[in-house]
This record gives sequence, C-alpha cells and structure tokens, in this order.
Amino acid sequence: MVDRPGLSKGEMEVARVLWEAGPATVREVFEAIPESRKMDFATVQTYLRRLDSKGYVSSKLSGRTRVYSARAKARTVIRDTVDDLVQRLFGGDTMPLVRHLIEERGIDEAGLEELRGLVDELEGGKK
Amino acid sequence: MVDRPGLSKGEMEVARVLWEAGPATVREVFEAIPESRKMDFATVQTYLRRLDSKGYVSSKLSGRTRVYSARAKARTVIRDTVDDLVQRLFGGDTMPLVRHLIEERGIDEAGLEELRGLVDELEGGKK
DNA sequence: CGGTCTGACGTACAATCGTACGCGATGGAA
DNA sequence: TTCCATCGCGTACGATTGTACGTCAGACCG
Repeated sequence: MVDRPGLSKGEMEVARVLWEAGPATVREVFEAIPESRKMDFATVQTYLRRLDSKGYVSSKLSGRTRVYSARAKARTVIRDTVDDLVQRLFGGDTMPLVRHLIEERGIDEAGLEELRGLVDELEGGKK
Repeated sequence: MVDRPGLSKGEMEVARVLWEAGPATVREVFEAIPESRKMDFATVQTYLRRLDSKGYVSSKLSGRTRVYSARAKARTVIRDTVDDLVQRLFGGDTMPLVRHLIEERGIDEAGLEELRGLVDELEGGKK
C-alpha cells in the first residue's frame, strides 16, 4: 500500500490534532497545540504542508483559507510508528514495552479496570 | 541530571546491543545486528562514535581496539524515549498505547500470564 | 620481510528536520 | 478608500541523521 516517508516528531504532534479534532485550518491546529509547547504558527504551517506532500493529510482551499484533513488513518500511522520503535528499542518484543508502560508510568483506576478486561478477553478467546 | 541530546533511531539499535550484550567492540556490535538489517560496519562505527560524543556510551582502547560500554542506563533512555513518544502521539496518555500494544500486536501465552500478574499486583497495592 | 586484513579516525554528503522569515493578496474595520 | 490583520506560499538555513569511503597504522601469515 501507499508507502509514506515516515513521520517526524513534530509532524506527529500536528497530525494528532487532525485526528482528534477533524479537519482544521492552520490557525485551528495552531490553537489546539498546548501553549507551553510554543510552536510557531509558521512552523505549524510548514508541518502541515509537509504532511500534505508526504501524503498523510489532504487539503483544499475553502475560500481563501486552506483546510487540512487527515488522510492516513491514525490507527495505521500509530501501528507503523510503534512497530518501528518496538523493533529498534526492544528488538521486536512487545512485552518489554508493555511492562515498562505499566510499571514506569502510572496506570489509573479506570485504566486498570480496562486492562483487566482486555486480559480477560484475550484469555477467554484463546482456550 | 546529564541532559543528553536525544537518541536517533539508528543509534538506538546500536545502543541496544551494548545494553544486552555488555561492553563490545565495533565488530562485535556489528555482528550482533541482524544480517537482514544490513547496516554497514562503518555505519555502526559512526553510530558508536556519536553515542560516545553524546554521552550515552563510553569507550576505551584495549590494545589497538576500542571497546564501547553503555554509560546511560537502558531504563532511563527507554523512559525518556517512550515518554516522548507518548507525549507526541497520544498527548501524554498512557493507556491508548497500552491498548494499542495489546490489541494490535500479539501477546503470547507467557505475556498474558505476566500481564495478569501485573494487574493483580497493582490492584492489590492500591485498595 | 612483504602482503593482507583489520581497526581507528577523519571526512563526506545528501536528506530530513526544526524553526521561521518575508512577500504579495485579500477581506474586514474605520 | 485606506490600512491592518491574515493567509498562502516560497524560501531559508543550520543541525541532525543515515550511510559510507578513504587513509594510515598495527597484526598476523607465509
């Protein structure tokens, strides 16, 4: 399938906004990015342009403003990105990362519950 | 603490070998990298040199051969790397990634068991 | 002793990334 | 009508990355 040139870190942050909020203009994306991140408006614009030329998003002019929409599905991009990380940092093993996440980053009440559900489900569907 | 300049993807693959196998020469690292990856000997050498100058590994000459050893702890580097990814791709939320890993990548029998153990443990220590 | 292998080390070089400026057009405020 | 706030868009530019070549000097083989 469409083999896109890999997202850079900055591009990820911007793409994420489109996935969460749906189609948006540069300004809207810009405003959706945490103040603290301090990413320049023009920088956001550049990332969007790059995402476009890489095929991750599409855009069309609406009046004199350009509106960007996600084109690649979040799920797919996330899968590719995570696969890559797991490969390079853990040699392809999934568990070390899962373990790391659970042990090193806090999982809250709700997360724990969900996790239990996931485990139950997997365990059930197997035997 | 020592604030290092971020690992690049290629550097990660190389650093991983040092974490897993302990101190090693360029050749040893080179040989530990999957054939399929086709990373040139000189490339490995460059990555090691860069890791050295970034402070992630240290090295010393043993005879006329240089031996590299991890200096930064795997745990730390992994934490920083994963934190960064979670931040950019999931806005800082851990669960989406955990969910993704469990649902999209296979967890085997043993992993499942371990996972159950982790959940139990967390659940116990909380209430 | 003279090849040949191997390693360190310096250097290279294009691609990508992070970050942004500046210009020219446009639409609304005064 | 005049001006300013916006936008799109082209362009820039140094840093980092991926990938590797070439040179020089020891080590080992015959």
